[in-house]
Amino acid sequence: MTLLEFNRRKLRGGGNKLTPQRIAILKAIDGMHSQFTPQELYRKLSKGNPEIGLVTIYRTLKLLAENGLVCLMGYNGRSQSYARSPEQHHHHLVCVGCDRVVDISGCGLDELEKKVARETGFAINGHHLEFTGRCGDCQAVSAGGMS
Amino acid sequence: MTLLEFNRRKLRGGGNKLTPQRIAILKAIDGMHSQFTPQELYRKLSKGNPEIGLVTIYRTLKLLAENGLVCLMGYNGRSQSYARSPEQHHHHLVCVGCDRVVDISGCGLDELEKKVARETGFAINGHHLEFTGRCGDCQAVSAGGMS
DNA sequence: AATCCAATTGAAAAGGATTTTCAACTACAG
DNA sequence: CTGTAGTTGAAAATCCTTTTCAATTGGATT
Repeated sequence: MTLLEFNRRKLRGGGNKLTPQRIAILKAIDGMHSQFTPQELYRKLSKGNPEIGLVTIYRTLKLLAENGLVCLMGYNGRSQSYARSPEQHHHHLVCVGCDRVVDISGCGLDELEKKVARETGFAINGHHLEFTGRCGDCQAVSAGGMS
Repeated sequence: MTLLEFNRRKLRGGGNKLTPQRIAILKAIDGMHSQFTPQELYRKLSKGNPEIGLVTIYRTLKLLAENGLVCLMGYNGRSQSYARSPEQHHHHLVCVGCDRVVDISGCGLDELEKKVARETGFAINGHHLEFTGRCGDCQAVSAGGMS
């Protein structure tokens, strides 16, 4: 899916090429279920694919983010962190135990947004919402005691 | 207010000292109405107070953030940005025109939070919400044409 | 299939931000 | 007033990220 999606966008937009490095990166991201930093992705990719430079990871993530294929989530300690992203407006639910990221669609923020606009005089054009908590698995681990 | 607040916390918690540098930083932050980076604060402080090192700014902001006196807002381009923070749970409304930060109290997110918890099985323990838009002043400027 | 050009790549260097180190200094409790 | 733990600032050390640049390559065009 992701590969196809990329292809489609590539054809539409600028003349981006589908290189082996980019394919490897896209595949790796497809297998990600939590947020990740460029460095983490690099480590993961270096195992099976010694021919990808860290610079390329940075560049590709930037490109993918510009095309909406990944989300720049913010900063994880010192470095940027990204997550896969669906096509539409959505929010994130991040597990503090395992860093897993779950997408939440359909946000009920319209009313709140209107209220805030009315009270502050702002012309609101966007919002960012993120929930944090422990996912089912991590709750189970906590409950069951230590390993 | 802020100074007293700091004093109070200092007495409570760890043995933090109230140095001239910290007082100057607290005063400067009190005068801030938008978010700021450590570097910006440094520049501002360097004018009247040549005796404050950038390192101290970093250290103090970190300390203040740990004590809830400022909020680490995220990253502004390449660097951390902070904002003053009130005592209670709140959210931010950031103006994309002038970077002004307005606090929003009373968030109506409880219901949404419950719904998300129900649907995902997460034990939600927090959230972060931020609106962006143009404040009244910036709307006026845009509407009135260029200067 | 051969050619060509713009996009891409990776290594090294550059650029920044932030933190650490460490000796000198100082707030403040006793 | 004194002692001490906390603080400071300069420089060095770390990291993360971007830029530079020559070499390579995808893929559109012959």
